[in-house]
Amino acid sequence: MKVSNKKEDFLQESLKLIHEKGFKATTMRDIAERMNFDVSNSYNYIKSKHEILEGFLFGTSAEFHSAMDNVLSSSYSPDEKLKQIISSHITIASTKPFEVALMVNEWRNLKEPKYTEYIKLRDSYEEKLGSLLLEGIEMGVFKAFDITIAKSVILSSLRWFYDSYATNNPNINPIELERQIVSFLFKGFLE
Amino acid sequence: MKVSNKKEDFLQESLKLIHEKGFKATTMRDIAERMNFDVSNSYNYIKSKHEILEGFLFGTSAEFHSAMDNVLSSSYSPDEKLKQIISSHITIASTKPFEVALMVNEWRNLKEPKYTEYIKLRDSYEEKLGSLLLEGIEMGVFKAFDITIAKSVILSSLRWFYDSYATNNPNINPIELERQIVSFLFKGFLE
DNA sequence: TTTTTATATCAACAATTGTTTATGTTTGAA
DNA sequence: TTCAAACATAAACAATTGTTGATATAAAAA
Repeated sequence: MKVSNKKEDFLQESLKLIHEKGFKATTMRDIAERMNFDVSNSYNYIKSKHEILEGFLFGTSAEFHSAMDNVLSSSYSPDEKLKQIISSHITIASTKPFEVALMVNEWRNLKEPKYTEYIKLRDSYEEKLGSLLLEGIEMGVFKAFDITIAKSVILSSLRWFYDSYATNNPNINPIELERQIVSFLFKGFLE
Repeated sequence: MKVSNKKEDFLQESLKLIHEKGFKATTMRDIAERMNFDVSNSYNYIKSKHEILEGFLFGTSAEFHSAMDNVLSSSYSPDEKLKQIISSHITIASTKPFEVALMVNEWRNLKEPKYTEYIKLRDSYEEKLGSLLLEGIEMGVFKAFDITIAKSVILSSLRWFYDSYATNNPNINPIELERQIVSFLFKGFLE
């Protein structure tokens, strides 16, 4: 069993650099410099620059989908399911903040056909959440809000805290974060 | 009084192109092609490519600050002030969706010292909101939540709907949008 | 030992980029 | 009519980019 893998090192360093400077602004020479070898050597580990981005985006997307699917196929009630989804968002963002940062900021840099493929995954994820909200509304657990607006509000409420884990700031306690966000979304902040 | 201004046309076309392709992916030749003139002619209207981005970002930022300052210095109660802030976000996003899109997606492309300057404006805006939340909590109008988390949840809840106005989609009715978002944030969506 | 496999460098490529310089034309005001 | 401002092009620049090919060495497997 390997203790360290040079390709994995290369990808992790790429990930951090792309997070710091953005995908377009990060050059292959930048990455190679951090790895202390020549640019050309990078191509012993990857086929192209875009392959790096695609790997992370589709990999992390699959994690989100997997978590969502597990929750939806459980026997929890809609509000409990929503709690679970919030929880899995926080778990993924706190353990893989750089990967999530790429999902939030760099997906526009995908090239066709990967771009369209990725959009479809995103839409599919949103639809899954939409179906849960609809179910909750029909069961009288959630208020009868516009599904599209509700979906967007919930997802954007979950799209910011990766940053706290990507920086060296004093991290937000994930447990407390979950408690507060659930409370916010469920009951609002009016006293 | 001028009916049409060529520089303004140039900037608007730049704005749309940057929104479509991203700042880095948009070349000066792309913009010139849309204007049906040569690249070099662009430099009769602007000093540099970055000047375009800076103009829109700082201009729209000033609008947000202005709206925020007017609200804060009014005699409304904290919850009414928050409603006003939400309202002004929707107004700006629905009338200037491309400018807001640039604020959301392209601020990372600013160069120093504009970059740091912009971050300061952003932080200052967040602090203004934070002070309002604190005031509301102390007055017992808002629940005693973590200010940092509350700030982030509120602002990210307001950071998605520009997209509906930037595309040709059937637009979301701004009045109804405001009603739903206020209801969400104030009372949550648990029945 | 022999032979892959992993790791590395050097040199060069074709294309693209933002920007400048020099120069020309059109237009509207004086 | 004169003249300056606005509007336009052609040509070139220096730098940067992702990627390839040829080649070399070190490590691991056979």
